[in-house]
Amino acid sequence: MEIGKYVDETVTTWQEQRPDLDFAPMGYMLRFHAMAEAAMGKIQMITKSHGLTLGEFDVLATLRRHGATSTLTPSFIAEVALVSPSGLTHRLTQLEQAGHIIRTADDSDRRSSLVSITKSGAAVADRIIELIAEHSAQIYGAIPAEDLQQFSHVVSLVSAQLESKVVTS
Amino acid sequence: MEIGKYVDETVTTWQEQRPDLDFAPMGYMLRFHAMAEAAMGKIQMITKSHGLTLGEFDVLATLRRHGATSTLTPSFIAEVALVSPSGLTHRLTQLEQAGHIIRTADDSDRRSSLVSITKSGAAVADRIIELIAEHSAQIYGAIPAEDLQQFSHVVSLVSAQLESKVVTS
DNA sequence: GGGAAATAGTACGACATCAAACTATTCGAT
DNA sequence: ATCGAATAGTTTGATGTCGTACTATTTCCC
Repeated sequence: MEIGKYVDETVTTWQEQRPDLDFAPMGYMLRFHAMAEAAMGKIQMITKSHGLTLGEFDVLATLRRHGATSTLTPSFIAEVALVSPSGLTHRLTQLEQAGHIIRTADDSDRRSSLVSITKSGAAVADRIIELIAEHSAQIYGAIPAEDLQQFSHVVSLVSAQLESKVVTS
Repeated sequence: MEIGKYVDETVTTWQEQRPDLDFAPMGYMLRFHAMAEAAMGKIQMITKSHGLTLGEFDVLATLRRHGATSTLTPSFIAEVALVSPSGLTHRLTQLEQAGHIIRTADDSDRRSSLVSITKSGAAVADRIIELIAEHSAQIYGAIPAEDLQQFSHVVSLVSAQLESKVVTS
């Protein structure tokens, strides 16, 4: 169970085998990743209990948060949901079969189509986002505000490093 | 590109549609996850450039860091690599075809088998782990030591919260 | 010691995702 | 105005993972 235990073991055994390398930075990365994955895992359990994959919820949420009766194009959704076009087609098909969205033709551009959220789709999205907000609040509400602020600062430093560096093989 | 941009947009649009909820904690969670994923994405590119998936490398690394000539059972590998038995079988098959491991029978328990790393497997694992260490050092090496300490502290706090909470649907 | 229960690993089916190929439509340059 | 290029979305094939079912072996209990 204990999330960080496997990371500790990984770092120490590697350090024994390769004392010429410093594995402390990798440890930071792995622990941070494990934490983030664990949090998202809980979210995934929430969506799953409502019959949706995380990706499907992401699409439904994109529609919902652009207005309770919004209609968006698949292209737009794919961009903000960071999913491939083919992946989006599958998600839309699933959501349509579940009755959460409707696909209609776009008369002004007949290559495209319009995706609109249904009443049931909006209701599910609203319920899930409430649970996610509650879950997030439970986790991060227990962290002192100044700790969180400092932490966010460090994370932004890390992300700045990430965007500036190129991997050399 | 900018990693956090989509998170900002998600949080602000949700906040407009559901002003009754507080999306700041969710924003932390999404941002942290995006950062962690971005870092692991680079690692994945490293393993991919050596012909391995991240999961396959994880198996190979488990073998390597338990000794340059170690032999482990699939059960043990599956546990520390956090992969399902069927998933491990596939990874082992791939690694065996690539010549990085060898599966031999275990005479003392004929249900089981012994997985040993080959010379080429150890060489690949060593090369990849060097790149990962280097990559991690580039990212986290730029962070002041005291910031890193605070960083670790919050990661452990959040991890503890995650382990104590149960999702209620 | 003999048979039920546990264990080790694999096979099979399902699934979410992606990349590449494909179809239909629109845009744009000449 | 027309035809090549770009765009929107779907289809197809491949991949990595998991859960379940299965086989073979070992352990444990009576």
